[in-house]
Amino acid sequence: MNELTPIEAYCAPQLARAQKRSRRQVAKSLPLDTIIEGDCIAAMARMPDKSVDMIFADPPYNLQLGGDLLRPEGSKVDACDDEWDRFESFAQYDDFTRDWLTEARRILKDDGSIWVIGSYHNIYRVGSLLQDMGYWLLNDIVWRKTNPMPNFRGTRFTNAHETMLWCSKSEKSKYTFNYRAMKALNDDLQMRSDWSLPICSGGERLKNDEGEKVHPTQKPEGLLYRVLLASTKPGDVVLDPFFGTGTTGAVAKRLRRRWIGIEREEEYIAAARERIEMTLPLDESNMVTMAEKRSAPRVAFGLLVESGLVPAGTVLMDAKRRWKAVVGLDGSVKCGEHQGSIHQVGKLVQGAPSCNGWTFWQVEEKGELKPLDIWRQRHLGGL
Amino acid sequence: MNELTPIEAYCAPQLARAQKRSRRQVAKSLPLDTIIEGDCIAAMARMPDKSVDMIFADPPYNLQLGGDLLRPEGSKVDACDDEWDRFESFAQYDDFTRDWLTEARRILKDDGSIWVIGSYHNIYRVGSLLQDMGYWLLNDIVWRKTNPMPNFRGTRFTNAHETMLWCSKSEKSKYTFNYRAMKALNDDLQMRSDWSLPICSGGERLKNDEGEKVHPTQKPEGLLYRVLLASTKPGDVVLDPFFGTGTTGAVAKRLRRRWIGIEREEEYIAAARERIEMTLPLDESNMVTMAEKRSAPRVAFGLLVESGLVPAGTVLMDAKRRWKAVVGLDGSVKCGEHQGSIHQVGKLVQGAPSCNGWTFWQVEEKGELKPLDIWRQRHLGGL
DNA sequence: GACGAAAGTGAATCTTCGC
DNA sequence: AGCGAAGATTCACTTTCGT
Repeated sequence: MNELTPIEAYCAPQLARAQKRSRRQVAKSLPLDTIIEGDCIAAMARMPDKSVDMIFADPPYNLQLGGDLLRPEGSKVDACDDEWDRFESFAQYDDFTRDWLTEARRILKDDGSIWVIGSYHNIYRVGSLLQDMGYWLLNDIVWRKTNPMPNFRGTRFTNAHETMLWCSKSEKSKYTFNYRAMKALNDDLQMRSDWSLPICSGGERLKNDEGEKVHPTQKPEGLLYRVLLASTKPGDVVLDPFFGTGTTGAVAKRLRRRWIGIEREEEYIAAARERIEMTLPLDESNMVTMAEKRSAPRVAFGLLVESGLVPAGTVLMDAKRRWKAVVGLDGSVKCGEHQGSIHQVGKLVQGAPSCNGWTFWQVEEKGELKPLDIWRQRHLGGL
Repeated sequence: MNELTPIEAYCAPQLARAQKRSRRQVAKSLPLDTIIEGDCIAAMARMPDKSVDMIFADPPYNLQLGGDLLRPEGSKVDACDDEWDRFESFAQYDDFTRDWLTEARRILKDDGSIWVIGSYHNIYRVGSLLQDMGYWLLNDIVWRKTNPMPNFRGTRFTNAHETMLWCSKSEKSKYTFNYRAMKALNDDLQMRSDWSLPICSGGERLKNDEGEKVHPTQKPEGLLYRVLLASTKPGDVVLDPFFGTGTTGAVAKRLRRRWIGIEREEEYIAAARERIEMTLPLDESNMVTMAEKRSAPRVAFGLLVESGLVPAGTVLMDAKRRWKAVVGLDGSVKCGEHQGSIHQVGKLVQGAPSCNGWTFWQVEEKGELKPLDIWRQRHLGGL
């Protein structure tokens, strides 16, 4: 039998209600881990408000370079070359974009986030509309292709990147960003806004029986791996309204996220189903990532004094032994005329705007100075 | 007698012809090689139709900054909070942008081109408006900063790039693109749409008598060097409507292009005048400052995990099988209570001052232990 | 003067919780 | 809602200072 902490006991009744409510609302209307066949605007319209944690969208890039521009209802726009018609095309692309982003916004949770990938043909339309609609741009991420197609005619720079826009639903959203995991993935340096990754080719690229590629713009799994690891938690619901051959679904399944795909083309759907069927989720024991310190429970310094881990009378010093402070019975510390919390006193003696007492103050152990934070870790480990 | 570099040799025949043509046509109406003091919209309004060959614009970014930002050690970030970067809304910023782009379009020659640089705060507004107005997007160029400011709070990806949009006046324009010069500049490989360059600092960064930077956002000359070399011919007229401290003018003079700058702030104008005065044209100038850093992105261990080459869950051992560690989703590894990068954990388990995880950790393959470095080599080979 | 340690800095939409 | 306190957080350079 499990012991409940006071906080857990307090929350338990609400938790049960919320889970039941959540299951009731969502289970019947959210088709988890499946592909919905049809137009994404219509399909999203059938989904409940604020029900998905993250959206990854790879919409048609559109426009003048031979790619078809499709109206929301699916008919094809005739390509025209004169200026008036070009304006018409942009306007129609904008309408289409506004429509699907509106549904996406409605079904996205308030603390959810959205990614949209595109090239220079469409990404400036998308970015501008995202901002107009109240989405809050967090980063624009450059996917730097290590092996792009050259510009055969030598008329421009080799178009060697695509752009992803990452937005929270609003400025105040508490979006998910797994900072430590991203830092770990990049050899202990902050992950930057430019990512170098090869395009999808070789064994990863889906081919049909004739050896032709099934989808013209299949994205590499490495890209989605990073996107999902950065901005979702295990179990989160990820929606891809332009599912194609299901890269988002395959990586989501591998990383134990839930996924929903929407796709119109039967051929893509069939390929995606087979692909995801064959994908295995990672073993739960291998789902380890660097934990965010922010989500660890707070520990009051007084608790360590109370438990005897850092007894009253212990002498604290900063790393350079410029200041010494003594721990009081109540977890306050005293340094000369300053008295207060470890943070307060650290701040005052330095004359700094703020101070994290856990890392500022050190205790001598076997002749070595070690930050107080070590004792906090021991305390957390002992719980 | 001077030896000509390949780039100079390429440009030489055009030089004489272009300079002669340029002097004849333009000299009487355009204030060449000077700075116009005042608002750029009003100043452009006084210039004749179709009179400049290229426009480089570094408009306000509309950063929308909040309060102060402190570094971890407590010092304050010197933010770009100048009055000229404050706009009330996206709509107001769009109006401003549309207004200056309209004048720019009028005075640009039909076969001319325009560059606009920005960050995610403004570039999607600018790109969308450029397209709406009939400009034809040729490339979006990513300036990948080799030494960006970190994200001090760990809240997002490090914002490590800015974007330049390069447009011709219309789809049918015969714009200038010096393909071979760009290829020569890039070790005989096609120049890509992503450029790695350091930010402007050191001796190149203009300081006032108090040692403060004169302009908050001075661009590196290396950036303008590429822009001008790619899209103008010697003798061409280059306009910079947001001249600042005159990087465009300095590089234009060095590359023997004609230039016009428009700037409102007297302090910037004075600094720009002095700077350009001191700049020498091509032959005599010291080309060393143009050296570009072509820092090849290092291989992070996380990349091997992401790509599936060393999947999460893989067991690592040291050569004598004293320690075992397991690879996590984010490329962190875990060995007992230690978790972190391959280097960190290798260091901790040995109690050593440092450790090269690539050679310390081994993976068993066909009964044999092989150092991780082998997988790094395989990855590099596969790129 | 040479060398190493320490301080300074760059277009930045940069926290969260409880009262 | 606004406030105060707790607590989390940096990379690649250049310049300055001390020995």
